[in-house]
Amino acid sequence: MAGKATSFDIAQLAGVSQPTVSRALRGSPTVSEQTRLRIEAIAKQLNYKVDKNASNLRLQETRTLALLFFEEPSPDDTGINPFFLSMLGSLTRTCAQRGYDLLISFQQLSANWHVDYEDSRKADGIILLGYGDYELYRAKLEQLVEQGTHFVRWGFAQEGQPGTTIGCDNFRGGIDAARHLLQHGRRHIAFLGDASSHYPEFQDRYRGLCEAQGGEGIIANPKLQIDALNAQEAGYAAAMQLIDSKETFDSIFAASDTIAIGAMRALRERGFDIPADVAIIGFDDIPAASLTHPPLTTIQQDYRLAGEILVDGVLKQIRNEQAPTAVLPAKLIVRKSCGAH
Amino acid sequence: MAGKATSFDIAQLAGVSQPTVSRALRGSPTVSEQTRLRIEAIAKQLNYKVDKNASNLRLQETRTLALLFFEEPSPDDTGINPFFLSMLGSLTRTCAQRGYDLLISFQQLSANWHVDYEDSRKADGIILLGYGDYELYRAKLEQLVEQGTHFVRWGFAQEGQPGTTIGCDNFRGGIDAARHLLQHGRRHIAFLGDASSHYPEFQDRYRGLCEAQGGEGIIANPKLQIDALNAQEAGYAAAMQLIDSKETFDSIFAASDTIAIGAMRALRERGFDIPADVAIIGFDDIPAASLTHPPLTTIQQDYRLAGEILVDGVLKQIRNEQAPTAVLPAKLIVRKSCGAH
DNA sequence: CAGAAACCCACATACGTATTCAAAATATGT
DNA sequence: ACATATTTTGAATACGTATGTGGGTTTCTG
Repeated sequence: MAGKATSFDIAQLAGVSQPTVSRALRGSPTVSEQTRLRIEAIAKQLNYKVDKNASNLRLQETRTLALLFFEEPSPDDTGINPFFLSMLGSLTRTCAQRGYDLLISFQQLSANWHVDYEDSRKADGIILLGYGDYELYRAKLEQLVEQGTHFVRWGFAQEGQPGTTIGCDNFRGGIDAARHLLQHGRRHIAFLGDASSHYPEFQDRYRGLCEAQGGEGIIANPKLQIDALNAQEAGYAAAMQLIDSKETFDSIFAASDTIAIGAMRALRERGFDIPADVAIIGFDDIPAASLTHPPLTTIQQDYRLAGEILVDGVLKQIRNEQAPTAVLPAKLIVRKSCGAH
Repeated sequence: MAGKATSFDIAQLAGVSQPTVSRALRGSPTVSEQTRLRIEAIAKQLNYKVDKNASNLRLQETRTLALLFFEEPSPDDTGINPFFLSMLGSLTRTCAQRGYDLLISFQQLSANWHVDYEDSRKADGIILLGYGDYELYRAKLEQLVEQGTHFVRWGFAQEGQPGTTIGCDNFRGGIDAARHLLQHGRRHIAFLGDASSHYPEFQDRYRGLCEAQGGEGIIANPKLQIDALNAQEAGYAAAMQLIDSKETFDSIFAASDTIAIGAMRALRERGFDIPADVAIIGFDDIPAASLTHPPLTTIQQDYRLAGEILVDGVLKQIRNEQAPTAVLPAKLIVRKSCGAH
């Protein structure tokens, strides 16, 4: 037999018509038990697999989700945020459980991905992952909504946003992080991370910090907030800038673990003891957080749950159900970088 | 207009036939400049995208590669080997550069993935990634070859294997690791990692160790080889077993960084100083290796190059070219866990 | 100005599957 | 035995694209 077997080949061997083969293999009750078994046997013997392209074309669905992954600054693969990699694992598994394939694609936020995947029928829905300038994002999200694309975004969640967004409670997480530092006697908390509205996640974490400080009657010193994108190098540079500023600080709240790890390196180089001189807390709980010296206290995002909710959210949209924007809890993970125990 | 635009819709608006639209958009020279521009304008305006399913069906190709990812023991996502995650980044990018999509799927080695992806025409070729019992593997690889499936495997590379395999030079890497330890005066080198033929990568690394020791007239003590799968917990347990065995050892060659990290934890708990009491070297150079305390000296596998070669290997097969089995160099990365400097 | 060449384009068709509709085969009831 | 209900199958068709083939028009050449 030349090439792969088709349903026609099976039909011929079974002495039935092609439609009967199709029906038999999809388990239609209108085909008799006897012929179904015969057809199944032949299909198995020929190693027959339904041609997904033909099937998708006919059914007008792909049973595939597309994962679009954004990275803002560095186009090299060293910089993939470990938290997103963890999420990727969860997404993949959830998709598999739900019987969907996952198409993965790295994108520049600036590219015109927003018209690509579902329109070209490569996928039934889209999951968007990645930090990035929200202003750049917003217009494209609106276009997606307008086009009726099924999509769910991970990130900053807020009422009135276009589409469905799943995010963690960054504000609450910020409060918890700050309280932990405050409880250990720190009063001069620096924040490393962009606090502009372009990075709403980081901004919310910072707002949580300010809120918690306010509860203790502390007014946040704006000079202790230093912009940093989500990368070790940025954390290192920001910490250096902080040290050189000569402002008084006894602790650091890093907007992400990656930033925290870079900052720890800077602190160590400048001879600060962690946590005696400077306590530090991160955000995300990436796998590496438990390996730093000292192990990094941080705020954990539940990537496992997040992955499930994201996938199920898109699937709901595909079934034309509502998929509400949701906020997941964040959880303090106490290790040793803040002087606990 | 109901639903997505098709080439017929464009044809009607442009006052031409559907085939002309198809040809125009594919840049066929048989369609006049003038009409091509007209068609392109309309297509853009309607946000038209070629339906991939229909296109694939017609062309009998998908321009998609499938990445099958195996994990042997733990079916939870905490255990994804960071090295493979790095590789994933490289694979994704290379695919994108080559104009291919990447379908990703986690599999159990035992499942019957070997008849699924290309047969169902979800992908033009397959990349296999993951450690695992090679014996389980082999039969399925042979079946893939027999079916004429286009695939490339990452792992243990050796002549006479079914299909194309890309791997790093584990033997050479093992020698380099051992020499580094020997050069720093270590004479009792323990090896943590399964050295059975079921895990040929680890076995080769162990063989390299023995070879290097032989060059110095040292006969390897088999009691210093302790089985460990590729996980932190396994590394921890193996190191504990080593310590409790009361055998003399002054250094550890861990078959992977993950194992090394687990072993370092065990050593620290039992009060060993690294590297003064015990030097330790890993394998892979995962991102976390530079974060351990002390930073882990290790053997680097070039995941970036590996990803490119894997993708290009499959693409060659798809074009019916030879894709030779290849061995990539491994590189010693000196940090501080062996007492260098 | 006739004939040839060059250029555009439309018609028909194939890719492999899934479903609608109608027909054939079988079973059921009187 | 005949009509009717029921089960099982086949013929026709659509999904949207890409391409081989041939027809019509224009331009060029002698």
